Amino acid sequence: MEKKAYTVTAALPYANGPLHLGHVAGVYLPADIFVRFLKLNGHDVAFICGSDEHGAAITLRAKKEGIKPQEIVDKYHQIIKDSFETFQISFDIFHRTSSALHHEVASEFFKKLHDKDTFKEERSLQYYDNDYEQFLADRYITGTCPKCQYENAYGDQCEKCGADLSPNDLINPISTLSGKTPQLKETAHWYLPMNEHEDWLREWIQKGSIDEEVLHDPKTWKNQVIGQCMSWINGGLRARAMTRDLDWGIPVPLPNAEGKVLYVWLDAPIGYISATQQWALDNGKNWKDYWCKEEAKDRKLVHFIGKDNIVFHAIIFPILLKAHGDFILPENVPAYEFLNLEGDKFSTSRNWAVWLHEYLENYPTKVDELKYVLTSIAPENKDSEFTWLDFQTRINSELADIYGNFVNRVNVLIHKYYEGVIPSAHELRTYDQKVLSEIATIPGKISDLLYQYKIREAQQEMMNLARIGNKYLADEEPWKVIKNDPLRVETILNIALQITEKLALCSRVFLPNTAQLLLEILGVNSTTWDNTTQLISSGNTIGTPTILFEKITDEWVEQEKSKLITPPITNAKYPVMKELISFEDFTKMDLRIGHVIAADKMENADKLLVLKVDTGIDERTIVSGIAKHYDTAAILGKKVVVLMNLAPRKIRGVESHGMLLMAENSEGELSALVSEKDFGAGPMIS
RNA sequence: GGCGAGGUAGCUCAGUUGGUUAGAGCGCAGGAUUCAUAACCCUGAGGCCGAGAGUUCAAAUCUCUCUCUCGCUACCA
Repeated sequence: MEKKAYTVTAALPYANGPLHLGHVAGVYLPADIFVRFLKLNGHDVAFICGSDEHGAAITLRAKKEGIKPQEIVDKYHQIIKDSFETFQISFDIFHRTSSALHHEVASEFFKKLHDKDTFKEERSLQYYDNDYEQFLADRYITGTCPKCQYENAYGDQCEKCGADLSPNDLINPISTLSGKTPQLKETAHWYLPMNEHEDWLREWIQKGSIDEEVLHDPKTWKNQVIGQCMSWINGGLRARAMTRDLDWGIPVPLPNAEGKVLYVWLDAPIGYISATQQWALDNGKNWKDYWCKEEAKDRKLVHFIGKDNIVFHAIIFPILLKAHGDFILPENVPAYEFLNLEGDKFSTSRNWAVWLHEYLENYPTKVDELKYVLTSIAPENKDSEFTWLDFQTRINSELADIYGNFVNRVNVLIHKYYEGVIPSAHELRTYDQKVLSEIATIPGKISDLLYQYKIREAQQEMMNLARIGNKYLADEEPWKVIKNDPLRVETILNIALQITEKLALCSRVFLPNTAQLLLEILGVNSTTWDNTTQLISSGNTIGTPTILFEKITDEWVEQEKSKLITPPITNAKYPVMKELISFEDFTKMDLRIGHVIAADKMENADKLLVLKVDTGIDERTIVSGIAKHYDTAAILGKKVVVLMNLAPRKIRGVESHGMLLMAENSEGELSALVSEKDFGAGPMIS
């Protein structure tokens, strides 16, 4: 029986920070379990991953820390790679997008698409930094957010109000390179006209076919994935720029494209392909067997991802693959939801996280324990939550009490009665046969579930083996029977060992270390998933009993929780001081006390208030992005600090003349600056 | 603001095409037991299935409105 071959990818982690448990639970662990299972079950699988090392966020960070992007990327690539290895995620290769091979592959890919007229070149005006002689990527421009007046909004997004911006929206744009005002200059970029692909995408997403050729069953895709894709398609796809002005990344392989690189979202998924090529080179394989239509016709391509990059894997990358022409399309894109931590979102910037590499450093022997917990709470259909208390409970009262304890009691009994020699089974009773046939169905159940990406339930089935075992012992009571029917006890314990054996075999997917240890104790070896015959043989001696899982103490839980409650003090709480300015610069600002005499909510806006302010010299309208923090009643009547001579700006159709000054804490809360003494409206501030 | 996905026992989650008293694990209470990591086994209590309205003989399941959470996105379905 020929089994389908698979190419499985896991989302490339971005190399500007270490991995936390959210990443692991929502992508890498499910993918690893799936792949371990496929390999045991006789499928030919390539499991591909690597670090994503380009993009503006890395260059910005490098600049901030005064080092080269390559240094950042090298550092985190190593940390991530090491923690995957220690955590035993079984990638066939963990590659990187800054490698020479990837540059070559991605350039070729882009060139081929360009030759096939997949892209449209468009000219537009973009900000250019004269001092540094380069066009500025969105994130290299800061300025005042037109929506909330936040002064350090980036060209692509305001981090305070969350608004997505384009650089031309910013008031008073500043280049982060030179600190000067950039100039608009004409430039060219290559766009992917996604709208031209709507028809086949619609059929492909909804029916799983292209030109009526069936490629996959859409029923096996998650609601969230299909829903979001259809939302995009029905909304009308727009052209998206596939190139960026940046000096870090893969240079656009065309003439007259100096200073331009491939958009990181074009570059990264090609990383799956280049990584496969590297792996093929290292292992004497032909990479085309894993990706190309001709050679990999019946192979299934599966992308494990988090829900935040559904559209890239289910729309944009498939468009690129199809446009290129040589490649197969994904058979499924299992997207996982997010894991929360102790009631809050994981956050790298707030350091609200459990870092994988730190966990592994502190508890190097507790790999399977963490895998068990994360699998139990894998965010398959909705966001789920990790707490240390839950971690403790799951390990203590499930892994240790049910699984570990069962294995231990069987071992102890066999050593006690037979000095570790496996006894033979004699006459089987109905109950024995019932138990044996029940455990025989479990590998099949697990495999059905795993093919549907239901890893939580699959792991539950593994645990059921231990439950069946515990119940079997309780029902048969060998410690009583031994007194008057020793022969019967041999049968009972033989069957108990068969249950243990099944448990060990099924554990290979979820708890690889434990499984290996257990199989060694049993003296059993198997390279296939489902064994119809038993592997233990009577007469052999099993290893000495060991405690498989120690209990997690309350102190552990307290210690880990306290690490979260008092995050390490970093100076990253507030941004570093801005560049020095002269006194003349300061005096350019016209600041006065204004009296808020009217306040209304802006319609169709979450964050905007339309204020009427008496400034002593006039009454003016100011649109202020403070509605999240001040309702109209709270701001009305306040004497506030007003920046008077800010260039007027239309915000949602209302012209705003100036802005209110606000203090903002690290949580993003706003507090209006008010005059301590009531001088009325109008006093100048200096 | 728009779109998508969620809101089910104290906790973490299942609930197939609408159909008998809504499920599991953990936690909790009571009982039984001692081979075992105070473990295991049995029994039980606990849910107006986010709120409201509608369709239907029948709705956690379909429709509408509202609300909260997460994600995507932004003068736009």
